[in-house]
This record gives sequence, structure tokens and C-alpha cells, in this order.
Amino acid sequence: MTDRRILVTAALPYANGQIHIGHLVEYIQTDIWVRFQKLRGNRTVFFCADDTHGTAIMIRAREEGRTEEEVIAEMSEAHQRDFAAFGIEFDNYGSTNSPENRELCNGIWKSIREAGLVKEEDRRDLYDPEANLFLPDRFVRGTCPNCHAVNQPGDNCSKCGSTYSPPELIDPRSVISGAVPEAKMMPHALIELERLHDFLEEWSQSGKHLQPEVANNLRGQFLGDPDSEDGAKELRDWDVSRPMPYFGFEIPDFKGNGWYVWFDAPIGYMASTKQWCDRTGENFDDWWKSDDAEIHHFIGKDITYFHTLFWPGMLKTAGFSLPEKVHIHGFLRVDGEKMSKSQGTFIMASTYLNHLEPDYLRYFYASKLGPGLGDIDLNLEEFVNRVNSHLVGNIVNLASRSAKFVSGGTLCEEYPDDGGLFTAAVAKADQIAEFYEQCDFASATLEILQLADEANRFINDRAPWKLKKDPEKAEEVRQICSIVLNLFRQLAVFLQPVLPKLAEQAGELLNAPISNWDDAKTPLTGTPVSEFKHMMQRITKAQVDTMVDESVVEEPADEGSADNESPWNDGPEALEAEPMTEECTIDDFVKVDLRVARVIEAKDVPEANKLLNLTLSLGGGETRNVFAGIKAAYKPEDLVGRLVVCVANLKPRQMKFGLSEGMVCASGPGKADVFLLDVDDGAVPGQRVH
RNA sequence: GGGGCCAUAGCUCAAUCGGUUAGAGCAGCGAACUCAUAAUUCGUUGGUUGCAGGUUCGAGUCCUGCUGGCCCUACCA
Repeated sequence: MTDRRILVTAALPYANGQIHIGHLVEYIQTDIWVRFQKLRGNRTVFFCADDTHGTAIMIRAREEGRTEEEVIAEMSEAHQRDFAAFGIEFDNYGSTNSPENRELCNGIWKSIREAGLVKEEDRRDLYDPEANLFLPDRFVRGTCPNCHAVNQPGDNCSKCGSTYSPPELIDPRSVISGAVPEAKMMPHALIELERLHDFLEEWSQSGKHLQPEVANNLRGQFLGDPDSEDGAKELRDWDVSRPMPYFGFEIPDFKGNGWYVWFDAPIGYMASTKQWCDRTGENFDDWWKSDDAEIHHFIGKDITYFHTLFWPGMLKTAGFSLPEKVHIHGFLRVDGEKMSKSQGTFIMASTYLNHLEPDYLRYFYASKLGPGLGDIDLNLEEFVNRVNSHLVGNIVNLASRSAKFVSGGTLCEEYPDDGGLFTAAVAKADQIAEFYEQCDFASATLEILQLADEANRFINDRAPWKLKKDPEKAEEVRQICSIVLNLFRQLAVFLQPVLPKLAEQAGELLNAPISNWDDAKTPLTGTPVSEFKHMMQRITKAQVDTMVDESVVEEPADEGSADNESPWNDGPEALEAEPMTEECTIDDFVKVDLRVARVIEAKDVPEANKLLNLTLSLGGGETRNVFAGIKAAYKPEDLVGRLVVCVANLKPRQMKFGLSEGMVCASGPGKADVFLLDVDDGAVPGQRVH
């Protein structure tokens, strides 16, 4: 053990949704860093919790007819199951809705009050009289006062881009109940952050706690240069209360109001620590009020302000330790674009697990993550290539091509001359460790891969498979394999933070568990070599494709309400929602074989939210099995017998519920607003549409 | 509207303080090898560093403007 003591947190996932592969960037990154610190012998603890408070949870609980507690308990279990499956090991996983958190919130709030940072003032809130709750702006929709686009969110118009406040909307409606929200002036408690200006400037600009891009952003945004023309900019008051009813802790000296979720969420880091302390007998203050313990937060760039302004301000005021470092990462993109439900790239952790090993993703993210906060791209083709060539072809292959020559025997009693390979890798250990320390996992894995290349070159040059034919050279074969297996083990140590399972397997193969970074510094000698078992399978593109197909969710359409306009004065909404595509030729058009078809069978797909399973007849016994997303709009029994238009030559697509061999033509935004194409009397199945 | 970050090979990314001929991996192409999970090794193709200027002996790197992307924020910035 060294004397470093490190407390690490990852951001608290919100209890309103499942973990997806975007979340996993952060948890995998953090877990790798934590495992690295543990492997180095640093005393490291890793805490997380579910973020449970707020209006969204309230609404969800009501919709489902359950209590908030039931909703968050179920979600917490699901989150922890996903994390565990990806090898993410927390020392404690708590909840912001815990007694520990309430007590800590009370204490910190008291300090902030006593420091004179709290002021109370009336602010405008929107009240939904039917649902009996206050609405955040995004829960109100109405007609844009500027361009009159219907069904726009409460804060800005997606059509014309203008901004406004919800009361300015024409015909504002609560998205919960449809009621007209009432604007009420309600008391709020605000923290006067500007009073902490000097402290925050010093802390954020010190160069020690934040990545330079983040510090620059804060400076430009808030802190400014007092000597410049603009002068220092003022930090705005932070509204930390919400009028009840609100799912959250009631503020003890401000009855009828709860803390805004972002007040109690980071305190959840502490509450989780507290639970761990109570369980293990550790002393809470040794971690949160000690100069000897480092606190590291890992977060996404979207929640920067909460962790770099509000949170340090709260900690400072309440007399707790400040973060040693806030590590901020970018978002995940898939194939260069935002994750998309309709493209199938919004992949849930649980869906991923149905098809692929967690370690593939751990490795891939590691190989892409640098110290900066740019977005990282999960290019699916690259994912397959990288895992197969780096991990299976290069690293695991080292064991695969050497172990069987010595299985059942032992490694050499003395480490043979390897031309300096092992020592050269030892010499790189510190550099690799530094990359890990700086969260530059991409550089770390690159270095490790180069070592694997050298080891592969070595075995190629020495060709033990040739020597094996000569019984007199058995000892030389054993020497070569002892070297290669030791080089492999070295790589397994270096990769242990990323691939803990591989390190375990390497330990089993050579009958010497890997438990410390320094295990890479001394060659193993004389230990028995177990029989070689495959450690990792290659990925096929088909596995990835199936995962994507299973992730496809049809986009929920905007619930655009019909206008009360004259029958011929058709609105522009439909065309705007789906702009015209580029011009095509007649040759392009004839590629699509549209046919009249009769629905001869229509079945509900019980497990699917939106799909009906149709059997279409093209006449003469020719049929197509089709899954159509029209469940909300049509009943199966109403469809049987009717004629539709279908794409008859569409490449069949494997869906979760079966093979879909075509498409039924329909218009409309989705859900109940789907309108099947009809044909006039006289048409018969099998006729082509020209 | 204000602010921040970014733009380098087909793709994903490097390039120290401004310093030689801008490097890797993957993909592609050619060969060797056959122990290994179609793995490995060697060779090789591929670049007007987004655009236009400027500073400098020298610019991917610094400055100005433009274009494009991402993020934050907004009658306050």
C-alpha cells in the first residue's frame, strides 16, 4: 500500500431511465481509473448512487400508479444489475432518497444559511391544477407567440428558434394533464453564488482541478477578467428550492418547499460514502474532511456547472474537502451521429449484453478515451475490427500460439534470454501508468499494443512450431514459450484495469494470480502451465447488426394537434416535418416494386409496443410476412381482407419478433396517426403500382 | 445574442516550446508464414493539415477573418 487515499465518484444516473451505452462511457472510464489505482496499491474507494428526486419521477410514478419509492427501487436494481454485468465495481451504491442523504443535506444547508448566502424571493411557477403539481418549463407546450407553430416547448420554439417564457405561449397546455397551467408567484430560496466569486475563480483557474478547456469555458462564461473592458461577470443566484408537491426532501426551515434535485444529488456522493462507512467502520471525516484523501469526480460535460461551481461552493461553505479533480468527458456518438432510437443506435446496456461481451466495450472505450472532453465515436465497423485485431488477434493470440507447447509442464526455472524484451516492457511500465493516471487510456492501450506486436514478432522469428519437430530442441521450445507467456502476462497486468477478466484468465493459465502493477516487473519462473482455453471470441458483424436491429424503436411522433382551418388550406407541418428528398430518376423509382396486396392474416405481437404481424397475399399463393408499426392505429380484425400497397422487393429484415419481408405503405407521423394507402375498387392483389 | 471547444489520410486519432521528409491503428493492395480463433510477420498505396490572409529564417502549431461541427448560456453573460 502506498499512502495515497482516493475517493472516486461517477455521476448519479437518474432513476427515470435504463442505462445505455452512452452512460457506460463514464462508468467504464471511471471503473478503469479506479481499478488502475487499486492495482497500483493506492487505497481507493468508488461510490455512486441513483439520483431519485424531481418532477419527472413523480410523473412517472403517477402514470404507472405506483409510489415514487417503488419506481426508484426497481430502477436502482436494474441500474446495479447493468453496472455489475459490465464489471463496474462500486464500493457502495446508494440513493439520494436515503436517510443519510437527508441528514447531510440538512447539515450542509444549515452551513450555507449560517454563512448568509441564502436569500428568499418570489418567483413565477406554473401550476397544473388538474395534476396538482408545479411544472418545469419543458412540461408545458403551446403555440409559439412568434411564428405560431403549434405544440412547441415552454422555453423556445423548435421551428423559428425564438425564445420566450411559458406564459407567453399561445394556448399553453400541461403535457401531463392537458390543463391550462396557472402562473403563480411562489417563494423560492436562492444561493447567492456571486459571494463566492473570488473563491470559485481561484479554485477553477488554479490549473490543478480542471481540464484547461473547462477552466477556459468557465472564465469566458462567468468569471471574466476584472481588468478587461467587460469586467468580471456576475454569477447568478442559484434557485435551489421547488414548491411542494415535489418529490424531494422538504427544506426544514422553509416549509412547503423541497430542495431542487441538483442540490441533493451531489450530496448523494457523500451519503453513499456514509453508508459505506457505517458498514465498514470507516470514519466519514477521514474521506470528506481530510487533506490526506483525494476526491475525484468523473462526469459528463453536460453537468459541468453543477460540479465546478455550485458543488465546490457548497463544499467550501460547509467546510468539506474540495475535489482534487473533476474529470470531464464528452458524449458518445455512434457511427458519427447522436445515438438515435430510430436508427437502432440508442443501445441499452441490457440489449448489448444479449449479444456481446462487456469486455469488448470496455476495451473499445479505453482505446478511444483521451484526457480531453471531445465526444468519442463508436463506429460499429471499427468496433468489430478493433476488438478482433487488437484483442483476439494480437494479445490473446500470444497465449493461444504458445501455451499449448508447454501445457501440463512448467515455465523455465530461470527466465531465459529474450533479447531484452521483458526488460524493455518493464521500462515502459511507468509511462503506461502515467497515461492511466492522466485518463489517457487511448495512449496506454496503444503502448500496450506495440508491446504485443513485438512479442508476436519474437515468436514468429523463433518459430517454435518448427523446433518442436526435433526432440532435441524441446528445451528451446520451452524457453521460447516461457518468454512469450511471460510477455503475455505482462500485457495482462497492464490491461487489468480495462480487462479484469483477461487478467484473471492469465492468472489461471500460469497459476499465479495478478494482484499488483508490479507483477509486470518480474518474470514468472517454474510455475505450472494449465491447459489453454480460449479467453475471448471474435465478434462477427452479424452480432452487432442484430443488436442494432433489436434496438430500433420507432420515433414517437410529435403529437401535433389538428388545426381548425378550411379544408383546402392545408398546413405546412407535414412537409416541414419531413422535407422533400432529392430528385430521383424514373430508373430509381422502378427499383422499388410496389404491389397491391391483400391482408389475409393480421396478428397482434403481444411483446411489441407498436407492431402488428401481417400476412400479405400477392395472389397465386405468393405471400409476404410483414411487421408493421401500426398497432396504435389499426385493430388486426379490421385489416383482414382489405387491400394495401406494399414494397414487395424490400430486402428482408430480421426483427426481434421474426423476419419482416416487406413494408406496408402508410403516411402520417406515427402512433395512432398512421394512414394506410388504399386502392380504388377493381384493383387486385399482385398488380404493380406505377 | 454571448461564451467555450474543435476541424489533420477512406475511418478513428497522434504530432513536446513554433523546428528536418506531418505519424500510428483500422480498412485497401502485394508478399512470406502455417503454431495460433481467416490469427501473425514483412512490404506498400493513401495528405494543398476546412478556406483566405498575416507574423516568422521556419506555421498542423501563433494572430485576424471566414466556413462548418459540437457544447454551454441567454432580455442579465
